[in-house]
Amino acid sequence: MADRVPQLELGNQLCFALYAASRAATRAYGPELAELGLTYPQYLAMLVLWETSEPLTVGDIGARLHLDSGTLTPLLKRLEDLGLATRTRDRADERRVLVALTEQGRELRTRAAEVPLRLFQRYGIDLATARELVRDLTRITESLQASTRGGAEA
Amino acid sequence: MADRVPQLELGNQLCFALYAASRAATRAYGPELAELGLTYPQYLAMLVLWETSEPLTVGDIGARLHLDSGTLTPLLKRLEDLGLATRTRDRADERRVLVALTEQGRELRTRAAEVPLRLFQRYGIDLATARELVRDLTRITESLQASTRGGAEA
DNA sequence: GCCAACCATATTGTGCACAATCTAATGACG
DNA sequence: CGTCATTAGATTGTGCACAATATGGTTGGC
Repeated sequence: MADRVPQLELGNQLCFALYAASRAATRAYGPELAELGLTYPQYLAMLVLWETSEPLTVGDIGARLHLDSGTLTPLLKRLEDLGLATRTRDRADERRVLVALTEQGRELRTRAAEVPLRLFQRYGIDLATARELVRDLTRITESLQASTRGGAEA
Repeated sequence: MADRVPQLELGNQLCFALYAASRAATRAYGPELAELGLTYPQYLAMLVLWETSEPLTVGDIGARLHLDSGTLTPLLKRLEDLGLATRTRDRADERRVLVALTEQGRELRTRAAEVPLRLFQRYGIDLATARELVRDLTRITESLQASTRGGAEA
């Protein structure tokens, strides 16, 4: 009964390879980040904030991480509860919410700086391959986004 | 204030490239799969079932997708509600639940067979690159899993 | 000045992921 | 035959993702 349909086999699917690798990476980060009191998506938001240490709007962070307000609003509230960030309405444009690091949030960067290196060693690949992968994956992400936004014109 | 810490920059992080690409792929599959009445993880479970069209235990499917019962139990119940699969206790070992395709579930494979090809065109990469990526990503997944299971021996 | 688009964020609801815990069944062993 | 560690799933609780919608703020056209 198992007539083979090669393009449907799990092992051939790029989407599954991406899905499995992404989840494996998130899981691998888990315990490291738990020591900092962060989840993986929270860590990503902190990465964005650490890059400028200037206040950013929810939209700025979302654009960088490809996440919408439905995901970010509760996540950022948790960062606020943790004392790592503040959320304040922009007085100049009351539609916006400005997210800024607290002193505690800034200080966490020192401890976080060690995490990526420890994780890199677990990937089991060399630096050149990693760089190449980042390049290819970024291209795929952009290509998929362009074709998804573009819609399904016949 | 933004002293650069290169290993913390989003654009350098393989984990983020994976995370963003995986989500972009899932989003790109979304509308295609919605026409079949499936979500992306449900589609993955169907892929596993289509490969053998023999009854599989929840554990079998979980091993293949790297998912645990906490994720699969409700997902498989939804497939059952959709009339695509059945869930029955194994009479030989009452701890197990056997998941089998219904006739409707088997039939869905024909329509699903067209989806991966349409998606591949959106990745914007050639077949050789895709194969190489699948190989590298699978290796990373295995390496991360081995080092995660292995635990944190100093 | 008013209002109709538009914009940024928040809210709601569904469906994953995954850790932790629970329940029930199995099978090894005394 | 009992008991007890092991195993397979289910359940519970937290935290994403994301679609759809709601809310409030801004702005350009008139």
